[in-house]
Amino acid sequence: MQQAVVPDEEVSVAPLSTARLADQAYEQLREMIVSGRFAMGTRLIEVQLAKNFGISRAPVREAMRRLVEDGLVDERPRVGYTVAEFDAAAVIDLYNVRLSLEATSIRLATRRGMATAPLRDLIDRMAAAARAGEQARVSRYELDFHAEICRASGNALIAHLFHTLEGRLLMAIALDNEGQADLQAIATEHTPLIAAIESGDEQAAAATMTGHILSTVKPLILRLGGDPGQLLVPLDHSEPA
Amino acid sequence: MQQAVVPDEEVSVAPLSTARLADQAYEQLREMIVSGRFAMGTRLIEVQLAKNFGISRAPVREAMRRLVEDGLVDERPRVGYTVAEFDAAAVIDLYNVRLSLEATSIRLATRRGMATAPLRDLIDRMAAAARAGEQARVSRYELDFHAEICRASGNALIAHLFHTLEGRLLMAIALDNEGQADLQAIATEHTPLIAAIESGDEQAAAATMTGHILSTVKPLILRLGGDPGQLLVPLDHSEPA
DNA sequence: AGTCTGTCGCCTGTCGACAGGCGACAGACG
DNA sequence: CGTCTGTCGCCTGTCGACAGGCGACAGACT
Repeated sequence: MQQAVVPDEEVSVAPLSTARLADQAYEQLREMIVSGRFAMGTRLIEVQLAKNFGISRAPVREAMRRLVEDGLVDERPRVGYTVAEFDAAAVIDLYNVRLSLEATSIRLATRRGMATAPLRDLIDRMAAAARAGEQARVSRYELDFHAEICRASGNALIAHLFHTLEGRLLMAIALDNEGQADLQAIATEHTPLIAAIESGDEQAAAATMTGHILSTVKPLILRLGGDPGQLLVPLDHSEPA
Repeated sequence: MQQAVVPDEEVSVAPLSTARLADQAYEQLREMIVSGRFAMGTRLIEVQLAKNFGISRAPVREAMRRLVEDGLVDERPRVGYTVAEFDAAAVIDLYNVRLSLEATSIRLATRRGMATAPLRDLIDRMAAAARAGEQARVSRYELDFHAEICRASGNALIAHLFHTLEGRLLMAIALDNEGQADLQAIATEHTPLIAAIESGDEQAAAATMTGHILSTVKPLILRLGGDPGQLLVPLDHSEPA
């Protein structure tokens, strides 16, 4: 017979899934879309999805609303929903926003002297996933890395917006899935960011960040037939050392 | 008897309101919130709102979802919705995001050589509204001015994000409603932006924009008891000429 | 053959009703 | 008197059903 432990002190308990059907539907649909299980342009029909999930249309509808907001689903009123299309131009738009947001994000985090231990931990996980060849896990940890900096910036709005962009970022990365296999490099490329944050030099940290982002997205845009010259570098560091 | 005109060529017809109840509820609630008709922290109860609007809960619910996304309403799952709280810290967060997004926005618009005629028109409207002392209209045209630049940037994501931020911006401005009455100045302050765009110098345009935004928000933050030193200036132009 | 028009079916938009969780209040106990 | 516990009411989360708009197809007309 197992003995229940009843501590006197408060104990932080896992959030134990909100269990809202709408949340679950959102998570699952999001996963299906960014993993490429639904081809771009595929029609998403509320009734079908509801039947597949074994739930009613209401929570599905709410999930769709959020996916539209995330840019993963296109909506035509009175007509229906389709999986969003994604091309080189969209990637450029996305990364121009990302460049400017993350430059600000790391500047704030650096200014506040954020703790870098969680970042080191994420790099370790990235490296481990890379050794295992699990690209999806590498991508997720990489986004977690950047999200952690956003959180540490102390700017809740930036953190929220980055979360909103994560879906689009995953789709952009997925566009490239048969592309590069240099997973190891991804992990190592994040180390300079930690050093930059610890240096306390905001401008340098921002330059490191923009250089890092540019180096990962330029090849992608080239492979998609886009023009990397349309990428905008915040700050005056057009070419990071 | 009026004769119907049936042109051979395609004619762009006004979108004639989508007439979705959810859209109307969203617009009305948004207006009520940003105009300060609901005090911050006020509970918003779906059933009551639905009854007041004379509609069912479904469209109200969808409107609430969007307001939450816009940051105008806070949600606590299984508990309810409240009108979002807004303080100096929130304004600083908001404007740090705005500074970085709009710097990028005007750089892109300048690079593409956007037409400035619509901007001049909006300045005229601003001035007219200012003469009439209608602060709300001034604010709206001002946001339209910036939104127009976002659209002209050619980056659909920036335009979308700016639209998302507009509600928060209106709330921030509303915080200050008993404050400054220098409405005329608002209109004239926008003229240098047009010149900067026409100059074709991206960096200069961005610097003008950040300077413009800073000059409007710094007094507001001071009045709210915040520290303007927490504002981040993109690019290296800490102090615009 | 091409174009216009009328019809049909599918899917969204909306509705009212039920179930369940959370907070508030009141009562019991130390 | 303070704290804990049980109860109650309100509001959200979810459900199934109906109405109406939009697109696709087929037929008629030029």
